Amino acid sequence: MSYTHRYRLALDRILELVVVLNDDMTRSLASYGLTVSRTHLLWELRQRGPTTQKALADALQVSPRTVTGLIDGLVSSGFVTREPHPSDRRATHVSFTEWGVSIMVVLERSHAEFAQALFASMPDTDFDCFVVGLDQLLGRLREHVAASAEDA
Amino acid sequence: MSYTHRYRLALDRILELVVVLNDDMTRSLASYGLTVSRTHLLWELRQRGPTTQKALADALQVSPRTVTGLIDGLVSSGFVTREPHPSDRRATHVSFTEWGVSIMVVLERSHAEFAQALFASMPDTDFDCFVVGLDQLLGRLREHVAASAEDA
DNA sequence: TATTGTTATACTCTATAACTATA
DNA sequence: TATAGTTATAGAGTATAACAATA
Repeated sequence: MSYTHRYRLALDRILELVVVLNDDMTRSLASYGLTVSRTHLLWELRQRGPTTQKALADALQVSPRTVTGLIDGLVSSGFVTREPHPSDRRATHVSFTEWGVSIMVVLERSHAEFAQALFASMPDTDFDCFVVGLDQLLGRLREHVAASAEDA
Repeated sequence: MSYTHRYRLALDRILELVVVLNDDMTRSLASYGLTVSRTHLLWELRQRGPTTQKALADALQVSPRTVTGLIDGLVSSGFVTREPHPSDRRATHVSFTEWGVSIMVVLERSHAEFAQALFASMPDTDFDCFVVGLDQLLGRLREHVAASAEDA
């Protein structure tokens, strides 16, 4: 079998991985009352600490309007709060509730356990080599995205 | 650095791959007037040949109502047609238009070129080893999904 | 009675544009 | 004049439930 053909099969398997991984995350997060998009926002908030909606919109590369919707949902479900920004009265200060922090801790733990479940049974040499390939792949993909962005 | 830690980093990189790949596909398909979901449907239709909406709903693991919406879009944009089913008057026969087929040919070619761009620069031994890891990963992931499904 | 696909309704994510309050 | 966030509006994907036509 030619490498050209094997490249295509490998890409197909990666796309399958994307689908299965996405479904699994969606289902698993739903059990916490979360969606993938809202969890991305929580993740950013976790990295930065309390911040403005504008900063979150930039970080997630999404419109300010979209952040309004995501935060609306997260406030209703009790993960975060909106408070007046201490120094800029136009802006909103978004912070975790105690409940929100406790869920993030659970998610981080379950993330680590998931990684363990996926890789722990893999022989070390296979894992090392897989990571090398993965890094190369991400590099090529970024080049590809950059090249397509130039065309547009 | 512990393997436990390295597993987490590898998972993070895979999740990053998922995001970048999804964005790239979304952007690239948009230039053909397609979305990811509609393209999944076209892909299934390509594998099976003309078929019913029910069959497509089962294949995509999505509700019949969702297929109605996807086909509505694909009919408006001229990729497929709805015709009476030859033997079952309840059902709809979904087929490609000529235009739809011609776009599928272009997409298949661009898919193969994409695979080439991602992998061709990788040394053969790295590629082979990456594929081994990828297969193991998909296997573990499927086990994980099956196990979570049992809980629910 | 069961199946196919639709209408009705609702929720989420996404966007742009117009607007308010503030800087 | 520029910025932060909202309301208004719209399109896409998803779901369930009720219903029509047909099997």
